[in-house]
Amino acid sequence: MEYNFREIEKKWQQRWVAQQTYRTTENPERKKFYVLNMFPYPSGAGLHVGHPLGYIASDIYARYKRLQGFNVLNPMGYDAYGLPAEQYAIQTGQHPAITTDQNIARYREQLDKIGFSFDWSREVRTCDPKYYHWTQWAFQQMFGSFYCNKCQSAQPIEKLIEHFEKQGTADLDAVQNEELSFTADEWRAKSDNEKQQVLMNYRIAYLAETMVNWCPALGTVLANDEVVNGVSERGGYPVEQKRMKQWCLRVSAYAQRLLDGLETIDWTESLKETQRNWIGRSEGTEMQFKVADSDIEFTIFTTRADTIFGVTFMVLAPESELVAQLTTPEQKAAVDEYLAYVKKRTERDRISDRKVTGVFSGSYAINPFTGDKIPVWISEYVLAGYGTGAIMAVPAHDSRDYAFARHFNLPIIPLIEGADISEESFDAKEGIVMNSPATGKTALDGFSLNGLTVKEAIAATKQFVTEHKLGRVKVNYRLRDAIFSRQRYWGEPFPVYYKDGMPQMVPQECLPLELPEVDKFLPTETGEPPLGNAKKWAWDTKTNTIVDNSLIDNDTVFPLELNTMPGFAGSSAYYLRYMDPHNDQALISKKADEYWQNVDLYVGGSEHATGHLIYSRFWNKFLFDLGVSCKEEPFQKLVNQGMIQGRSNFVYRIKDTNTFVSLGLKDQYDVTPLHVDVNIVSGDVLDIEAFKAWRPEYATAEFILEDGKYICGWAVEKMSKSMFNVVNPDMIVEKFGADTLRLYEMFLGPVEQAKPWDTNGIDGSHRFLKKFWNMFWQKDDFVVTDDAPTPAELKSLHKLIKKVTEDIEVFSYNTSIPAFMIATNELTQLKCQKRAILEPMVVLIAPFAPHIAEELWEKMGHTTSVCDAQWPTFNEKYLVEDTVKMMVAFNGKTRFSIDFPADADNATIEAAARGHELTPKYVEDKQIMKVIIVPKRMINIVIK
RNA sequence: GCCCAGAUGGUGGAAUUGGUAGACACGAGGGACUUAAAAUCCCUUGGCCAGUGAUGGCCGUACGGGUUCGAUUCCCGUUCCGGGCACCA
Repeated sequence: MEYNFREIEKKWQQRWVAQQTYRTTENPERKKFYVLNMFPYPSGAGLHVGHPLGYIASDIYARYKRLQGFNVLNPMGYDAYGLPAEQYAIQTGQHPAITTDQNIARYREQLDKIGFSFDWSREVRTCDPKYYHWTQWAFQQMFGSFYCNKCQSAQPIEKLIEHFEKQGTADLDAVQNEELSFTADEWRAKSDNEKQQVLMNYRIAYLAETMVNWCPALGTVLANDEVVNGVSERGGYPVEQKRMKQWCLRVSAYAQRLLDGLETIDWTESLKETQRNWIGRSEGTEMQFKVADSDIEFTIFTTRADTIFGVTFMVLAPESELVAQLTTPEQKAAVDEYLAYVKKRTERDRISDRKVTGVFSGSYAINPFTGDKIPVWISEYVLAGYGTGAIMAVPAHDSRDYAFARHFNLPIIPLIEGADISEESFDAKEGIVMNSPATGKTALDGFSLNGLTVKEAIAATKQFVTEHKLGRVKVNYRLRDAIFSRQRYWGEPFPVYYKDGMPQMVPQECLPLELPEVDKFLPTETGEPPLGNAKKWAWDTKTNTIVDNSLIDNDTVFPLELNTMPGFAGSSAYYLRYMDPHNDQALISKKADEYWQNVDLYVGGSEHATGHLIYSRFWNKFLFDLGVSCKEEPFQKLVNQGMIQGRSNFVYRIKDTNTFVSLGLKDQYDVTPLHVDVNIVSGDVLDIEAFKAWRPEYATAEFILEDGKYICGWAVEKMSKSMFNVVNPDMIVEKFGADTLRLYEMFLGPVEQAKPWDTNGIDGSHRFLKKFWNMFWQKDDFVVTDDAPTPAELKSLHKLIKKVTEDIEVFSYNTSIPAFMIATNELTQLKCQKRAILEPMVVLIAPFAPHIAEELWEKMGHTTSVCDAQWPTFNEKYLVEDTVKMMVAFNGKTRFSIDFPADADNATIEAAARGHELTPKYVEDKQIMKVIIVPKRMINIVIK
């Protein structure tokens, strides 16, 4: 009987929908398992074969867990806000919602063909008001919270107000933008507006004037993870630094918890490392330096407090407020000129061209340990955003300071015994300290580091600094607060209106605040974000409704926020929403949260390491502090599926002709390689007729063939339209079936590894499924008998159960598929058509190839879905061998093998070896030194 | 520059974590069936050498060392490819 995959797959896909096979409900009786894929952005190009890789891998796991008796949640949805739909809208005027809906419909159609076990009743879309209701809600909660360092959690802002009313800022340990100091009386004396401004300094979602990454080409600001090498991640446009008032999220408050949490989750080491780098914890010392002949004092941050005796100059970041204070009248002209130069330089200039630049401020600082006067310089190599924006320069032991000192001829004092600093600085934190202080000099309180190791010196200095109140020990993080405003249309609107210039929250019960209609998706003529084009975008505080802008009176009707939220807003808590997607009273009910807890297995690309995966961990920790999420980490285990690259094909055109030469002969001509659509190439052989039809300019093409064929060249490249190497899963499904596609994608290699797609190999997977199908048939009759299985058959089956079970647990599907092939071949040869063997086989293959499994399961007389079957367990007793093949090696050199009874003990085997029973010709007169027996594997006889 | 991961046939990749390297699949070559094609099935397929032959020998997991009876696997050094961070003091 022919394996008619088209009919089978269609039938079961329809039946799964009709019978709601994959609908999941909370069931306290059963253990839960939550499998999640990073939801896709539905782009206009549709899915290519690379996209489903992770979905297939997680689907196999989800189905496997279900067969093991778990109540599995395996949802899917769409990250529907995004730039492409908005840019398409700008070009065509078509509303992004329409484009997005169309793209989603197309995605859904493609996904449905692959046979996933998604519970579509839980689908979410980030652009759906019912969904972004809770994105807006979370934002308001962040606005209404501050971060308490003492209790290490977010707390309601009301607690902070209470604290201010009782004791002002005294005894306050909260994360803040700048350190404020006032008494309770002073607080009470403040106006409402002033109080609001003070609170803004502490809120977790706060409005602040900060340096932002401004991308003029995109007309919006970008978060740090959206800027790569000084250009925008999307589009590669230049990015400049600009001071703007923006909403920010106080992610940095969670830096330590984000770091600590990594220890509790099961992610790859490299991904954790990436996040550690991004968080960038560094432990050091903040020290105060006085400015000579002035009352001014400033603070620097250093991880090398031990090098204090080697400081020969100080450096300020050009953007630092100290620059204005410390510049002397004589130096003002030079400094202004330098600042103008720095301002001209974009982020990209700084990265590509690292020349040494700087200017002397005219002021001197006093080394607190020695009283020495040290010149204060200004240079762009010091960053305003990190530490305090000011450093102490130790040219002998920091390569940047070294370059600077050499360039401007500043002194260099070596501090490590024996370190050669004639060519470069000695940056390593090792060696014995000297010159601290230098001979003949004395330091404050006779402090000396001479003779200590660097580690000891760092500790000693920290202690001294703390005791003498010269500064304090400080931990710095590279992780910055996230800029949360975007000057775009297609994003979540902020539920915020402005009264007297201060932001006010739209009442919680009025959420969601729906995105308004606009006639143009571009920024306004006055440079306001696209929402500035909306005519009805004002908040009436009397009626609590959105009203026409013309009614704004700044008394009861106020303008609404014009920015929208960034892409990561909607994707930061979607995994929680899947647990309870239709709840309109809360983001998630307590009951659903407590049942589903967090994601057990999360599958997605590693490109989100410093974006989504940081933000959603932060977001979840915040919700954890609020008591909304019961788990501090959202994703317990994370698997990064590798990208599937394209395999491009090339044809070689002889220069200035329309003649194409085959790969093997191309070196004889002067040729230009051109990409050719991989869909008209099969096994690297070009379909010449299809090629002529492909492009009008090729209609008259001529060919120089080898062996009557045109052979194309190939290369592995990113899968993209412009390389003509996109392979569409629909085409594969049409030609081979979804089960073949699923099997082949897994067979291609380890899920985590990047690998090129090569359609050529797919025949093997398809052939296997045919063989599997044929095991159940004799001609046109379906034959499954109730005969008792033989030991050989049982062995084949149990070997397979063992292998597949172990493989799935560790995501090693690529090695399970050969096991299926081997077992199928063995059983076909044994002509086994016994239910006791074939039934478990069908269950085993169900996660991989669900359609064929369902069909066979039904044919075997079952009335329920194979999804509700039970995963077979293997029995070791069928795997035990009667005899064990032992390899015999002499001095490690393998010679032959001998069968021993399986229960032979090592003493018996060794006796056989020593008794020269193992072919004496290799031993003869030589003496046996040692016999090493590797259990059930090898006898190594060491001879003289 | 720093950190992380990796390198195995013509190709994708296996190898029970120290025990017969190259499973399985693709591709290639040969054969069977067929008027023919498709489909299906069988054999060969890391390199070199010897033999009519079954077969036997040597080399071989990027390169050079080391530990071990035995190394793709562990250690040290080198080269190359990929990823992350990058004037972060």
